[in-house]
Amino acid sequence: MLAIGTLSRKTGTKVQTIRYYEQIGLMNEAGRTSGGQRRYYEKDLDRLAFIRHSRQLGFSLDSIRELLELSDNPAQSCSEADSIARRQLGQVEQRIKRLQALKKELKRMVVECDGESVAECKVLEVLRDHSECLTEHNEIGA
Amino acid sequence: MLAIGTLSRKTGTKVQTIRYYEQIGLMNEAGRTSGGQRRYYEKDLDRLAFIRHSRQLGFSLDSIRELLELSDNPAQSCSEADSIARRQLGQVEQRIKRLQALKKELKRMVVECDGESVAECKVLEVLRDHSECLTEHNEIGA
DNA sequence: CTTACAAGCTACAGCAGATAGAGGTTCAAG
DNA sequence: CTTGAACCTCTATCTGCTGTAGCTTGTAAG
Repeated sequence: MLAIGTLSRKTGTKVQTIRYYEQIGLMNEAGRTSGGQRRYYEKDLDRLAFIRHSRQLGFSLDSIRELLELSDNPAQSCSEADSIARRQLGQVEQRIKRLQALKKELKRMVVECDGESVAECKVLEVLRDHSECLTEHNEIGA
Repeated sequence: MLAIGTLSRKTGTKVQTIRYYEQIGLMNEAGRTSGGQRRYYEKDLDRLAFIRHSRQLGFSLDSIRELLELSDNPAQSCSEADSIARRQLGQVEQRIKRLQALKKELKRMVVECDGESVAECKVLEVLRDHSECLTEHNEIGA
């Protein structure tokens, strides 16, 4: 039986995060000692590792929920898992594209700025006037 | 004098978001009609456009706050604006790198999966066992 | 057996950056 | 004057955690 701190160390997950995963139903409710402390089996450790690894690959908690469900029912076709992964891949590719457009624009801003006073600062000028942009970048953030 | 909906339409910003920007002090408090509705000048429209454009380029609201302050004081050297932009550029480049590692891993997962039952699903297998990964991807999410 | 203290517990607040809804008021055109 | 779109405030919600306060439990040493 493993204490929550052991799971934390072995998976690099904060203790609070593990409790949070339990709270939102991603981790099963752990058994308790007579004093009320959580105790885990190896399979719980595996499940947590699965979750963490999926997070590292950028899957949302909702997607992970689906993937875990699939993983729990080994008889099914894996086409659904495949499509979740493909969707994720598509999103990642989209984000890369957008970030590359941003990178280009930022680079141009920075390169063209010569350290003069703010009044002629290219960085601020570009920010003021979208029409100076060469690439499209309409989505906010990433 | 412009109503909030006009600013909204002209900048592609939700009305609530404009009010939110006012609330957090990014937009100045707008003047009001006798009935209490916000009315804006052209300069407010410019400021909002600046904010939106900066957001599209991935700047945080905090960075935008700094940039706006610099923009409001045209006599200063622009080296600070430049360094904010460079920092942002660095972050974007980092994210691109990480996303490309994720993309590679996801692609491998998806390609190697042949649509058999979940029991042999490559996608799920990789998620279960991090050691199968070829690239490093320790940061969560993006 | 006692004591020390690390590690556990619950409950709640807060982060970014908005977005949505309820329930009510104002503006402007016809 | 009436209609109804647009405005108002206030509060809650989202994602994915993280941090804090204040208390209890488990365990190893003395």
